[in-house]
Amino acid sequence: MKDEPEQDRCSCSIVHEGPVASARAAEAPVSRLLDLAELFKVLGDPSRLRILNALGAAELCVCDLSVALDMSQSAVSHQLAVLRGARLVRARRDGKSMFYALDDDHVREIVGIATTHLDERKG
Amino acid sequence: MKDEPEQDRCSCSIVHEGPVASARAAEAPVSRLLDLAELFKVLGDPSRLRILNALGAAELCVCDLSVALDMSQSAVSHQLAVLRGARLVRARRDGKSMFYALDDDHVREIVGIATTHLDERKG
DNA sequence: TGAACATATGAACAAATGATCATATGTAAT
DNA sequence: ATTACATATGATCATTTGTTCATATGTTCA
Repeated sequence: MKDEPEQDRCSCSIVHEGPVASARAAEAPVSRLLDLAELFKVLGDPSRLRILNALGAAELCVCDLSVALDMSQSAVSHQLAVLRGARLVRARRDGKSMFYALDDDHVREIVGIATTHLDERKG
Repeated sequence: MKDEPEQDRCSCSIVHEGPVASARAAEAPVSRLLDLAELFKVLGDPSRLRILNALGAAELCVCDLSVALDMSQSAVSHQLAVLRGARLVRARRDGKSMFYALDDDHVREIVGIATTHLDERKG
């Protein structure tokens, strides 16, 4: 993602003007792509996926997650902050504990489809 | 994702045994999580999303993409290699050109749901 | 108020990542 | 074969990322 003048990016002659025009027309807004990439980036980490997976089964506090996933409290907390930033989980305080839960069902859907993709592609 | 003995990961007493047990039971296989994370990681980059988006509109060769997205040929090629590795795009040679296309429709679905998520969460 | 517990956060550091540059591979036409 | 074009790939480097350690914030109870 650099911002340079549009020229000699490629030494070739544009072989297929139609498709290129289509591609340009279909170009999504930059802000939208950045948001999407950010969301996927958040999903693109095993530790965070484990947390999401665990929260898919039950609402859990930081300590629970730490124990269940065998991660340090600090690591869990840091990752929960990231997940919270992406609106993937929501927090609720109850006394000294902070309970986390999936914020909506989109996560399940996305993970479900991604899993299907993996199943079909690999084995 | 560290591999350490399961002990004193957290100084707290396990407040909620039931949920923790559920979480443990629901724990997905590590290999599966790694694959999933890898897939999302690939989707978690604006340049690659732009490429996928463009390919969603039409089959394009490297040069087309380079021009349409104003990226260097090298950058496009590198990212296409990553996308190919994740089985998200497929390549077809025609003469000197290599044509790329989305490998299946899961990408569209995933991006669609993610977009919905963004729409509902942000504005 | 003070002690103990639960969570959050900042600094630091190793590892991973994405772009660029230079160059190699592959294809077609002369 | 040689030249030109299209794409792939290796090396390098600045940036980002995830974990750990240390410490701060917040809550409950004595």
